[in-house]
Amino acid sequence: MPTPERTTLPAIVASARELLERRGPAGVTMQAVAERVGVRAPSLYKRVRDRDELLRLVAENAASDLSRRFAATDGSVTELAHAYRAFARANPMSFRLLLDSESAGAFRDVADPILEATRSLDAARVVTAWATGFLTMELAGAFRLGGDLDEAYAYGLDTIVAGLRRPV
Amino acid sequence: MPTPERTTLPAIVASARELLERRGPAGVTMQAVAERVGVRAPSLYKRVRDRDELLRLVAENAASDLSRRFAATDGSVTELAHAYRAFARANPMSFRLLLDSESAGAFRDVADPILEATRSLDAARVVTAWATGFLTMELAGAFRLGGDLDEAYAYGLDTIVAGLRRPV
DNA sequence: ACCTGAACACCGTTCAAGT
DNA sequence: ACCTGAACACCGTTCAAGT
Repeated sequence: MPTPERTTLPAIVASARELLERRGPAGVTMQAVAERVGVRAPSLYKRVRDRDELLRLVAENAASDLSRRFAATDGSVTELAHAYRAFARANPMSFRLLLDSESAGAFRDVADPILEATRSLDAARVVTAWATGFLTMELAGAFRLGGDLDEAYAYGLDTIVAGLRRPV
Repeated sequence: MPTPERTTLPAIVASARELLERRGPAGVTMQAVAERVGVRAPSLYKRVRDRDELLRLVAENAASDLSRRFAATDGSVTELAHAYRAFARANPMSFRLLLDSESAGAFRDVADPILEATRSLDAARVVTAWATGFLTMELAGAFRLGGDLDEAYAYGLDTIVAGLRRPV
Protein backbone atom coordinates (compact mmCIF):
# COMPACT_ATOMS: atom_id res chain seq x y z
CA MET A 1 0.00 0.00 0.00
CA PRO A 2 1.81 3.14 -1.20
CA THR A 3 2.26 6.03 1.20
CA PRO A 4 1.72 9.54 -0.22
CA GLU A 5 4.95 11.51 -0.64
CA ARG A 6 5.18 14.00 2.17
CA THR A 7 7.97 16.11 0.67
CA THR A 8 10.01 16.56 -2.48
CA LEU A 9 13.69 16.84 -3.40
CA PRO A 10 13.38 20.52 -4.39
CA ALA A 11 11.78 21.31 -1.03
CA ILE A 12 14.60 19.51 0.75
CA VAL A 13 17.28 21.37 -1.19
CA ALA A 14 15.54 24.71 -0.64
CA SER A 15 15.30 24.07 3.10
CA ALA A 16 18.95 23.06 3.27
CA ARG A 17 19.98 26.21 1.45
CA GLU A 18 17.93 28.42 3.75
CA LEU A 19 19.50 26.74 6.77
CA LEU A 20 22.94 27.20 5.24
CA GLU A 21 22.41 30.93 4.84
CA ARG A 22 20.75 31.40 8.22
CA ARG A 23 22.89 29.19 10.44
CA GLY A 24 26.00 28.33 8.45
CA PRO A 25 27.25 24.93 7.27
CA ALA A 26 27.06 23.39 10.76
CA GLY A 27 23.40 24.38 10.90
CA VAL A 28 22.58 22.16 7.95
CA THR A 29 21.82 19.00 9.92
CA MET A 30 19.68 16.25 8.50
CA GLN A 31 17.34 16.66 11.44
CA ALA A 32 16.92 20.40 10.95
CA VAL A 33 16.27 19.94 7.23
CA ALA A 34 13.80 17.16 7.92
CA GLU A 35 11.91 19.20 10.48
CA ARG A 36 11.58 22.09 8.03
CA VAL A 37 10.06 19.90 5.34
CA GLY A 38 7.78 18.12 7.83
CA VAL A 39 9.37 14.71 7.90
CA ARG A 40 11.77 12.65 10.04
CA ALA A 41 15.48 12.59 9.29
CA PRO A 42 15.64 9.00 8.01
CA SER A 43 13.11 9.84 5.31
CA LEU A 44 15.54 12.23 3.68
CA TYR A 45 17.62 9.24 2.63
CA LYS A 46 14.88 8.27 0.20
CA ARG A 47 15.82 11.36 -1.87
CA VAL A 48 19.52 11.99 -1.19
CA ARG A 49 22.33 9.51 -0.69
CA ASP A 50 23.81 11.40 2.25
CA ARG A 51 24.51 14.86 3.64
CA ASP A 52 27.39 15.42 1.22
CA GLU A 53 25.13 14.88 -1.76
CA LEU A 54 22.59 17.26 -0.26
CA LEU A 55 25.27 19.95 0.02
CA ARG A 56 26.29 19.30 -3.57
CA LEU A 57 22.69 19.84 -4.64
CA VAL A 58 22.60 23.07 -2.64
CA ALA A 59 25.72 24.21 -4.47
CA GLU A 60 24.15 23.39 -7.83
CA ASN A 61 21.04 25.28 -6.82
CA ALA A 62 23.12 28.33 -5.89
CA ALA A 63 25.09 28.09 -9.13
CA SER A 64 21.91 28.17 -11.16
CA ASP A 65 20.78 31.27 -9.25
CA LEU A 66 24.05 32.91 -10.14
CA SER A 67 23.64 31.91 -13.78
CA ARG A 68 20.24 33.56 -13.79
CA ARG A 69 21.75 36.78 -12.46
CA PHE A 70 24.38 36.63 -15.18
CA ALA A 71 21.75 36.06 -17.84
CA ALA A 72 19.96 39.21 -16.68
CA THR A 73 22.98 41.40 -17.50
CA ASP A 74 24.06 42.81 -20.84
CA GLY A 75 26.93 40.32 -20.85
CA SER A 76 29.66 42.92 -20.37
CA VAL A 77 32.50 42.18 -17.99
CA THR A 78 31.45 45.13 -15.84
CA GLU A 79 27.89 43.96 -15.36
CA LEU A 80 28.95 40.36 -14.90
CA ALA A 81 31.41 41.39 -12.19
CA HIS A 82 28.77 43.41 -10.37
CA ALA A 83 26.20 40.63 -10.66
CA TYR A 84 28.78 38.26 -9.20
CA ARG A 85 29.31 40.56 -6.23
CA ALA A 86 25.59 41.12 -5.71
CA PHE A 87 25.07 37.37 -5.60
CA ALA A 88 27.91 36.85 -3.12
CA ARG A 89 26.64 39.54 -0.78
CA ALA A 90 23.08 38.26 -0.95
CA ASN A 91 24.13 34.62 -0.47
CA PRO A 92 27.45 34.65 1.39
CA MET A 93 27.26 31.06 2.63
CA SER A 94 26.22 29.71 -0.74
CA PHE A 95 29.06 31.66 -2.32
CA ARG A 96 31.55 30.05 0.01
CA LEU A 97 30.07 26.64 -0.66
CA LEU A 98 30.64 27.16 -4.38
CA LEU A 99 34.35 27.59 -3.72
CA ASP A 100 34.69 24.18 -2.09
CA SER A 101 36.42 21.60 -4.17
CA GLU A 102 33.50 19.19 -3.91
CA SER A 103 31.33 21.72 -5.70
CA ALA A 104 33.97 22.73 -8.22
CA GLY A 105 31.78 21.55 -11.07
CA ALA A 106 29.39 24.38 -10.36
CA PHE A 107 32.15 26.84 -11.18
CA ARG A 108 31.73 26.25 -14.89
CA ASP A 109 28.45 28.15 -14.86
CA VAL A 110 30.31 31.14 -13.47
CA ALA A 111 33.27 30.96 -15.83
CA ASP A 112 31.34 30.50 -19.07
CA PRO A 113 29.69 33.94 -19.38
CA ILE A 114 32.91 35.69 -18.42
CA LEU A 115 34.75 33.65 -21.01
CA GLU A 116 32.20 34.78 -23.56
CA ALA A 117 32.65 38.42 -22.57
CA THR A 118 36.43 38.38 -22.69
CA ARG A 119 36.83 35.91 -25.55
CA SER A 120 40.10 34.75 -23.98
CA LEU A 121 40.72 31.97 -21.51
CA ASP A 122 43.60 33.84 -19.91
CA ALA A 123 41.61 37.04 -19.57
CA ALA A 124 38.59 35.22 -18.15
CA ARG A 125 40.78 33.56 -15.56
CA VAL A 126 42.30 36.83 -14.40
CA VAL A 127 38.93 38.50 -14.02
CA THR A 128 37.28 35.52 -12.34
CA ALA A 129 40.19 34.95 -9.98
CA TRP A 130 40.32 38.59 -8.96
CA ALA A 131 36.56 38.89 -8.38
CA THR A 132 36.43 35.58 -6.50
CA GLY A 133 39.33 36.60 -4.29
CA PHE A 134 37.92 40.05 -3.65
CA LEU A 135 34.57 38.63 -2.58
CA THR A 136 36.18 35.95 -0.44
CA MET A 137 38.16 38.62 1.36
CA GLU A 138 35.23 40.99 1.62
CA LEU A 139 33.00 38.30 3.14
CA ALA A 140 35.78 37.20 5.48
CA GLY A 141 36.11 40.77 6.73
CA ALA A 142 39.68 40.97 5.50
CA PHE A 143 39.30 44.55 4.20
CA ARG A 144 39.52 46.22 7.55
CA LEU A 145 41.82 49.05 6.52
CA GLY A 146 38.78 51.01 5.52
CA GLY A 147 37.93 52.74 2.28
CA ASP A 148 34.83 52.37 0.17
CA LEU A 149 34.58 48.74 -0.95
CA ASP A 150 32.26 49.63 -3.84
CA GLU A 151 34.95 51.96 -5.15
CA ALA A 152 37.69 49.41 -4.46
CA TYR A 153 35.80 46.84 -6.49
CA ALA A 154 35.31 49.22 -9.41
CA TYR A 155 38.95 50.27 -9.20
CA GLY A 156 40.13 46.67 -9.28
CA LEU A 157 37.98 45.89 -12.28
CA ASP A 158 39.31 48.97 -14.11
CA THR A 159 42.85 47.99 -13.30
CA ILE A 160 42.45 44.50 -14.68
CA VAL A 161 40.64 45.57 -17.82
CA ALA A 162 43.39 48.13 -18.42
CA GLY A 163 46.03 45.48 -17.87
CA LEU A 164 44.35 43.12 -20.31
CA ARG A 165 44.47 45.87 -22.96
CA ARG A 166 48.18 46.40 -22.56
CA PRO A 167 50.47 45.93 -25.57
CA VAL A 168 51.95 42.45 -25.72
CA MET B 1 50.04 16.44 44.19
CA PRO B 2 50.85 17.86 40.75
CA THR B 3 50.79 15.58 37.74
CA PRO B 4 53.55 16.07 35.14
CA GLU B 5 52.35 17.68 31.93
CA ARG B 6 52.03 15.01 29.29
CA THR B 7 51.73 17.37 26.32
CA THR B 8 51.98 21.04 25.35
CA LEU B 9 49.88 23.55 23.47
CA PRO B 10 52.36 23.75 20.56
CA ALA B 11 52.28 19.95 20.22
CA ILE B 12 48.48 20.02 20.17
CA VAL B 13 48.37 22.74 17.51
CA ALA B 14 50.97 20.94 15.39
CA SER B 15 49.02 17.68 15.57
CA ALA B 16 45.81 19.44 14.67
CA ARG B 17 47.44 21.06 11.66
CA GLU B 18 48.88 17.76 10.45
CA LEU B 19 45.46 16.17 10.75
CA LEU B 20 43.91 19.08 8.89
CA GLU B 21 46.29 18.65 5.96
CA ARG B 22 46.10 14.85 5.94
CA ARG B 23 42.39 14.27 6.50
CA GLY B 24 40.66 17.62 6.00
CA PRO B 25 38.70 19.72 8.49
CA ALA B 26 36.39 16.83 9.47
CA GLY B 27 39.49 14.82 10.38
CA VAL B 28 40.44 17.28 13.07
CA THR B 29 38.52 15.64 15.91
CA MET B 30 39.45 16.21 19.51
CA GLN B 31 39.92 12.48 19.92
CA ALA B 32 42.27 12.18 16.94
CA VAL B 33 44.32 15.16 18.13
CA ALA B 34 44.44 13.77 21.67
CA GLU B 35 45.58 10.35 20.47
CA ARG B 36 48.40 11.91 18.46
CA VAL B 37 49.74 13.80 21.44
CA GLY B 38 49.35 10.81 23.75
CA VAL B 39 46.51 12.00 25.93
CA ARG B 40 42.74 11.59 26.26
CA ALA B 41 40.36 14.03 24.61
CA PRO B 42 39.12 15.73 27.81
CA SER B 43 42.70 16.72 28.66
CA LEU B 44 42.86 18.97 25.62
CA TYR B 45 40.41 21.30 27.33
CA LYS B 46 43.14 22.21 29.81
CA ARG B 47 44.95 24.04 26.95
CA VAL B 48 42.20 25.15 24.54
CA ARG B 49 38.73 26.41 25.26
CA ASP B 50 37.13 24.31 22.51
CA ARG B 51 37.61 22.95 19.00
CA ASP B 52 36.96 26.35 17.43
CA GLU B 53 39.78 27.91 19.38
CA LEU B 54 42.06 25.05 18.36
CA LEU B 55 41.27 25.73 14.70
CA ARG B 56 41.95 29.42 15.25
CA LEU B 57 45.35 28.54 16.65
CA VAL B 58 46.01 26.30 13.65
CA ALA B 59 45.15 29.24 11.38
CA GLU B 60 47.55 31.49 13.30
CA ASN B 61 50.24 28.86 13.02
CA ALA B 62 49.74 28.62 9.26
CA ALA B 63 49.76 32.41 8.93
CA SER B 64 53.10 32.62 10.66
CA ASP B 65 54.49 29.98 8.28
CA LEU B 66 53.33 32.10 5.40
CA SER B 67 54.90 35.19 6.92
CA ARG B 68 58.19 33.35 7.15
CA ARG B 69 58.00 32.45 3.45
CA PHE B 70 57.32 36.10 2.65
CA ALA B 71 60.25 37.22 4.77
CA ALA B 72 62.53 34.90 2.78
CA THR B 73 61.77 36.76 -0.47
CA ASP B 74 63.29 39.97 -1.79
CA GLY B 75 60.00 41.72 -1.02
CA SER B 76 59.04 42.24 -4.66
CA VAL B 77 55.45 41.66 -5.72
CA THR B 78 56.58 38.87 -8.03
CA GLU B 79 58.39 36.89 -5.37
CA LEU B 80 55.65 37.52 -2.81
CA ALA B 81 53.05 36.22 -5.25
CA HIS B 82 55.05 33.08 -5.94
CA ALA B 83 55.73 32.49 -2.26
CA TYR B 84 52.00 32.80 -1.66
CA ARG B 85 51.28 30.17 -4.29
CA ALA B 86 54.01 27.84 -3.02
CA PHE B 87 52.52 28.03 0.46
CA ALA B 88 49.00 27.34 -0.79
CA ARG B 89 50.09 24.32 -2.81
CA ALA B 90 52.15 22.92 0.06
CA ASN B 91 49.39 23.53 2.62
CA PRO B 92 46.08 23.52 0.75
CA MET B 93 43.89 22.85 3.78
CA SER B 94 45.64 25.48 5.89
CA PHE B 95 45.29 27.93 3.03
CA ARG B 96 41.55 27.35 2.91
CA LEU B 97 41.33 27.70 6.67
CA LEU B 98 42.97 31.12 6.42
CA LEU B 99 40.14 32.28 4.17
CA ASP B 100 37.47 31.51 6.75
CA SER B 101 35.97 34.52 8.41
CA GLU B 102 36.81 33.23 11.87
CA SER B 103 40.48 33.37 10.95
CA ALA B 104 40.27 36.67 9.12
CA GLY B 105 42.70 38.24 11.58
CA ALA B 106 45.44 36.07 10.18
CA PHE B 107 44.99 37.77 6.82
CA ARG B 108 46.83 40.84 8.02
CA ASP B 109 50.12 38.96 7.94
CA VAL B 110 49.51 38.27 4.27
CA ALA B 111 48.42 41.75 3.32
CA ASP B 112 51.18 43.68 5.06
CA PRO B 113 54.19 42.65 2.93
CA ILE B 114 52.22 43.13 -0.27
CA LEU B 115 51.16 46.55 0.93
CA GLU B 116 54.80 47.37 1.53
CA ALA B 117 55.75 46.21 -1.97
CA THR B 118 53.03 48.15 -3.75
CA ARG B 119 52.93 51.18 -1.44
CA SER B 120 49.26 51.55 -2.26
CA LEU B 121 46.25 50.11 -0.46
CA ASP B 122 44.26 49.84 -3.70
CA ALA B 123 47.11 48.12 -5.52
CA ALA B 124 47.74 45.71 -2.67
CA ARG B 125 44.07 44.76 -2.64
CA VAL B 126 43.99 44.03 -6.35
CA VAL B 127 47.07 41.83 -6.19
CA THR B 128 46.02 40.02 -3.02
CA ALA B 129 42.48 39.46 -4.26
CA TRP B 130 43.63 38.11 -7.59
CA ALA B 131 46.23 35.76 -6.09
CA THR B 132 43.82 34.55 -3.41
CA GLY B 133 41.12 33.88 -5.98
CA PHE B 134 43.51 32.17 -8.37
CA LEU B 135 44.74 29.83 -5.64
CA THR B 136 41.24 29.13 -4.38
CA MET B 137 40.20 28.14 -7.88
CA GLU B 138 43.34 26.17 -8.55
CA LEU B 139 42.95 24.17 -5.34
CA ALA B 140 39.25 23.63 -6.03
CA GLY B 141 40.13 22.19 -9.42
CA ALA B 142 38.22 24.94 -11.20
CA PHE B 143 40.84 25.39 -13.93
CA ARG B 144 39.86 22.35 -15.92
CA LEU B 145 40.06 23.94 -19.34
CA GLY B 146 43.72 23.06 -19.45
CA GLY B 147 46.73 25.21 -20.09
CA ASP B 148 49.84 25.59 -18.01
CA LEU B 149 48.81 26.95 -14.61
CA ASP B 150 52.33 28.20 -13.87
CA GLU B 151 52.12 30.31 -17.02
CA ALA B 152 48.57 31.39 -16.25
CA TYR B 153 49.69 32.62 -12.83
CA ALA B 154 52.62 34.55 -14.28
CA TYR B 155 50.37 35.97 -16.99
CA GLY B 156 47.82 37.12 -14.43
CA LEU B 157 50.48 38.81 -12.34
CA ASP B 158 51.88 40.58 -15.41
CA THR B 159 48.43 41.73 -16.39
CA ILE B 160 47.71 43.21 -13.00
CA VAL B 161 51.08 44.92 -12.65
CA ALA B 162 50.60 46.40 -16.11
CA GLY B 163 47.12 47.57 -15.17
CA LEU B 164 48.41 49.20 -12.01
CA ARG B 165 50.93 51.15 -14.10
CA ARG B 166 48.28 52.54 -16.41
CA PRO B 167 47.89 56.30 -16.72
CA VAL B 168 45.21 57.66 -14.42
C1' DA C 1 47.68 20.63 38.75
C1' DC C 2 46.90 17.70 35.26
C1' DC C 3 44.67 13.42 33.68
C1' DT C 4 40.90 10.17 33.18
C1' DG C 5 36.41 7.38 32.72
C1' DA C 6 31.85 8.09 32.63
C1' DA C 7 28.16 10.59 31.17
C1' DC C 8 25.30 13.79 28.22
C1' DA C 9 23.48 15.90 24.20
C1' DC C 10 23.78 15.72 19.56
C1' DC C 11 25.23 14.17 15.10
C1' DG C 12 24.77 10.91 10.41
C1' DT C 13 23.12 6.72 8.98
C1' DT C 14 20.89 1.99 8.78
C1' DC C 15 17.07 -1.00 9.04
C1' DA C 16 13.21 -3.66 10.39
C1' DA C 17 8.55 -2.76 11.05
C1' DG C 18 4.57 -0.16 10.05
C1' DT C 19 0.95 1.92 6.63
C1' DA D 1 6.49 2.90 -1.84
C1' DC D 2 7.32 5.98 1.55
C1' DC D 3 7.65 6.89 6.55
C1' DT D 4 9.06 5.97 11.26
C1' DG D 5 11.22 4.58 15.89
C1' DA D 6 14.93 2.37 17.52
C1' DA D 7 19.52 1.52 17.32
C1' DC D 8 24.60 2.22 16.33
C1' DA D 9 28.88 4.54 15.91
C1' DC D 10 30.83 8.73 16.53
C1' DC D 11 31.19 13.49 17.76
C1' DG D 12 32.21 17.77 21.40
C1' DT D 13 32.09 18.82 26.01
C1' DT D 14 31.55 18.56 31.20
C1' DC D 15 32.78 16.89 35.59
C1' DA D 16 33.64 14.24 39.59
C1' DA D 17 37.16 11.30 40.99
C1' DG D 18 41.80 9.90 40.78
C1' DT D 19 47.09 10.80 41.21
